[in-house]
Amino acid sequence: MAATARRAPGAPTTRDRILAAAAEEFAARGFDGAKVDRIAVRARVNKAMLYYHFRSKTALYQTILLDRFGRVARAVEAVREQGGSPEIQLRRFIEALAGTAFTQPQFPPMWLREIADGGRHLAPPIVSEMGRVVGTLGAILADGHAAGVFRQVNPLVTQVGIVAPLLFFAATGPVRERFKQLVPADILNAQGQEIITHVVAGTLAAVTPPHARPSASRRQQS
Amino acid sequence: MAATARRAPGAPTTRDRILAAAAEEFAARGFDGAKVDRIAVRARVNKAMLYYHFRSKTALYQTILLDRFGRVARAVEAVREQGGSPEIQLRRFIEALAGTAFTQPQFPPMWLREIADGGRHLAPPIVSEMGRVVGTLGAILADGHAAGVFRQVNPLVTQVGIVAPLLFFAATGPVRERFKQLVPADILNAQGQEIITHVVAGTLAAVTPPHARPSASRRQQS
DNA sequence: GTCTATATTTTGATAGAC
DNA sequence: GTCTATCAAAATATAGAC
Repeated sequence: MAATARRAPGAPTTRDRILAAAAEEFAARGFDGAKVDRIAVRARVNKAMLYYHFRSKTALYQTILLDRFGRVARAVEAVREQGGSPEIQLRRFIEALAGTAFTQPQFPPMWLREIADGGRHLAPPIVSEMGRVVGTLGAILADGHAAGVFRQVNPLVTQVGIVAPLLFFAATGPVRERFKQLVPADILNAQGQEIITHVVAGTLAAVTPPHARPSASRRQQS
Repeated sequence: MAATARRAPGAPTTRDRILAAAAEEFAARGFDGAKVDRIAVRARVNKAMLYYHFRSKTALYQTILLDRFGRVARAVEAVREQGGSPEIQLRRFIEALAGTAFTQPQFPPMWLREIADGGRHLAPPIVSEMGRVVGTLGAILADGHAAGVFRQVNPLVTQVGIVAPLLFFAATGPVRERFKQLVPADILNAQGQEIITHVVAGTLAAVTPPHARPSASRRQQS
């Protein structure tokens, strides 16, 4: 044991500090823009320590990606296990995705970058986690179609219609902050809830078959 | 004159070749991932030539960004000049954006990356071009609201709901191609038209006030 | 306008002591 | 597990001839 500084109980381990610092750096700068030196400084360790815990910059990056996509996958699968009508599940699916996007700020930019990169860093286990997300939505849509409440839609198109606005909105937080003086404040102050409402409304409208559109009982005029 | 190779009439200039090569490299790898050497090779010039035409890697990147955002801005402003009802203009706005995204494949990944980067490379003139896009949509929405056919919506939220899915879908082309063996072919074969239809339907539903929802004349049952 | 050769800095990664 | 010192490759940029 000797003179080694002992970690306080409950305090994050060195490995955890590295992971946290790396997530911020990768999210803010992307894989190529992220610098190992900066990650080490942020984590208050030296580079050698970082390479003791992770084989390479790539391995570190993929560890984080896998963790984050795993969380999303678990979040949406929990929605399905919770049951309920297809409409309810679809709504909760969107909310779960939004929840992840807003509570884990590093995730949206990372996802956007991976898309732009053509999946260059997406190792098979990570792709598998993404598949669980799309698969969950596909199952909800299939249920709805079988029950006659959804028309037959392409799950990929629906998925994009849901995920893209949420990621985009969450990721543009910093940009909106940066250019706030150029745009009327009330417009910029759009809250997360507004985009969720928008996506829910848009998605439901796109998957609802014509014969199930809003009924006359809700209409006010001819 | 001497022994200098003369450019064939109509053939792209050296500068143009550099710009084209750089656009591909930046789109595929991002600013930090893009390498000046690779751009030079792709453009069939040497590095010194590249630095003769452009002050720096950053200057080259921003030249391309400004050009691309300028094209989008002109495309959507043309929609507005064309006139028509707010609904028509909104639809054409979406189609114009989609057209740009699909015909200029480098643009969607570049836009996604800039979002993820928090606008680190967005010089004021580029921001100004983006403003023209949002401004155009804002005007269409305001017209519609004044005419009573749209409810009052946050233009930024609507903008995100339109732009994000289109960019995302266009940018995921390569990823979908890459993992085509993991997903049923018919799902992957979603065409651009499907996402446009989805976005149009979703957006119109989100901006349409309750009293103007699909009328009973279109409904088939109680 | 174009090329070769090179300067300079940054960066991912490691050796080896403690 | 942790640190100092350092290597080797890569990458941006430029000098200077033609």
